[in-house]
Amino acid sequence: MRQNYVFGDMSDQQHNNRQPEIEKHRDSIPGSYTYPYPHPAVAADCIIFGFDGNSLKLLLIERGNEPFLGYWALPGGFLHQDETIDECAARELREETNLRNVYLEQFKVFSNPKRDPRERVMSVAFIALVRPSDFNVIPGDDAAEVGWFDADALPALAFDHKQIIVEARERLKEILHLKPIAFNLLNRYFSLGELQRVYEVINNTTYDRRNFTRSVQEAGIVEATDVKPRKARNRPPRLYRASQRIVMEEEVEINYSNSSSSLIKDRLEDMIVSLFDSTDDLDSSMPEEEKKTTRKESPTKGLFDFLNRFLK
Amino acid sequence: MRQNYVFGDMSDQQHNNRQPEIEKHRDSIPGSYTYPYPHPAVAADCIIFGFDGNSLKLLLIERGNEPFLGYWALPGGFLHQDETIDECAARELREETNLRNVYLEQFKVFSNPKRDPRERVMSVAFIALVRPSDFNVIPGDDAAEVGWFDADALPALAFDHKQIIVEARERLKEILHLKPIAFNLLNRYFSLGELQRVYEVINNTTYDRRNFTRSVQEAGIVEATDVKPRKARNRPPRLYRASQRIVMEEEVEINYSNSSSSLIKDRLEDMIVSLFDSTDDLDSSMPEEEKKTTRKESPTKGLFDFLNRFLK
DNA sequence: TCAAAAGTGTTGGGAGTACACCCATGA
DNA sequence: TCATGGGTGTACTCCCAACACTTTTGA
Repeated sequence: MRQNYVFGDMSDQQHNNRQPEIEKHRDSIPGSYTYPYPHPAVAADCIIFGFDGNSLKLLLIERGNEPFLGYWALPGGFLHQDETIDECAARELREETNLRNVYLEQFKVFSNPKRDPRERVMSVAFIALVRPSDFNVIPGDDAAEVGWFDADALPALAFDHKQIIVEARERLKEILHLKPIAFNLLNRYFSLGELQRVYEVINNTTYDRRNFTRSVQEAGIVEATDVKPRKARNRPPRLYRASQRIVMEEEVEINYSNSSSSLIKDRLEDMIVSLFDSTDDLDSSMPEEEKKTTRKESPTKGLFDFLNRFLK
Repeated sequence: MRQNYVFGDMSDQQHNNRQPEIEKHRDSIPGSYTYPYPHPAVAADCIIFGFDGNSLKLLLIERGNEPFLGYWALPGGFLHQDETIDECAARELREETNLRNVYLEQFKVFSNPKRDPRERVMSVAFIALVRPSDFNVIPGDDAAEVGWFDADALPALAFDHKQIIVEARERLKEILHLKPIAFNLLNRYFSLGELQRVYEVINNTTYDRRNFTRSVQEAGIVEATDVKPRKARNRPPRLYRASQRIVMEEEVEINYSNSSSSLIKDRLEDMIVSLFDSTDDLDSSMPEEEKKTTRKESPTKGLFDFLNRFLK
């Protein structure tokens, strides 16, 4: 008893396809690939977190194809034949949003057989952390519209992406207690106030400024610098950078054919000194409703205990 | 330009196949499944941790097929069409080792295109925690030989399973600092000494007994019981159980057609009272080399700080 | 001169460490 | 009776939370 199952209508193999199909699979020849047992399609989706100084932001892409046409979705796309899923996530990030050198970490597999109405698509979700200097996102080949949304005020989402985001935020909080990753939401040079706000937003609490400052400095995860901040309308803060001993690899290594732009970007970022200079054009169309969630002040105790483990 | 790629020699679609091929895919019809783009095969592999009172153990299966015939491997198998990857892991665990009701958690995707010489196989790795009362593992349909190995003295492993295990042990340590899961390596009723040893082995350190006891009790994660331990050759300890408020769901819900045996097993486990009664037949053929890794005593401070977050 | 954020030190209390002796059991 | 692990209390230390005023800048 033999049967043939052929999936014909998969022209939108990329989630957000506005280009001819052939463009989407430069490395693989469209044709027919046959297996004795059913195989799922596998995609990588990125939950891209940003921080604008006040609240957590998410980068989403508007879908230009059915299903879920017009809905917003996580950037992502299908696994190629010769790459790991981590490389796939980094590549899709680059292709759809022009982001590179971002912190990227595997997070969870979503594999409900019915999560994509077209055929079975398994999604490997990644958490990505983006610096304010990266906020000038240029929509890539595959992307229709790109937008930053307040993580607490998301639009209608495609597929099961709402659920994925909820779990990603939980996981982000976890990671913050395991690794010094908060820096990846800040520019190279940042003030302690900015760092504190990242911790406050993710952990949904507040900290005493003096105690937080002391905790951070005694933990030895920051180094003071002489970099001068841009003119602000109040007393300019001293700028710090992440201590060298805790800097983590920030990107899955891929041989980009044209990685020069990445280098240029790095130089540029060094010149953008904190205070979220580049966030001005961040989509802040969200109503500025004061979300007084009455967060209680928390002890800073234990905030950096993980360092003992992390530093071996 | 159309091409056909057909993978013919995949009779060992299960990693450990000693049964006719048809047996392995009861739910899917062998035939030919065709897609316009290449899809990887997807498998779930389980890193099954046990604890025998002294050291961390791993459950492995001896391969009965090429490639890697005779090597030991992680239990696992291919994803079926109508199940999530989590259900797949639970099913494979049951089919290959007869284990059910074990703590099971997704951990990481391993997707090197060359990790399986036959065709591209992506592995979703799961961490499983097994109670001593589960140590009487009955090899299931698919398994050739099943064996417990000291986590520090593993045999030659198939595929990239060595690497997977290394990362799993790191992740296990992490999880221990995020959730109260140590209980899943102990029977329902356990002494505080046993609990302490689990923490010591996973964190590779030692704790002051009095301080550890106090930390655990003040954290409110255990409840004293009146259950009497089996006769030991020294003063019998008081037995505790995990406090109800921290008991986590321990199994991916699946509609087992014959789940009655699972219930019987639960009842049985209630009668086996701690002190690792059932570990006598655990494969302890490992040379009892005293691994005096000279672990230093650690403070218990912060061991249970995660509870604040965990309990919302 | 006012508003808004940055910078800075001390003290009291409580949590956590260090530590030693007795108990219960089986051999 | 001996060896082995279980059970228990306290004092002292140090870390952490709590807390307020001054400084710098732009408007």
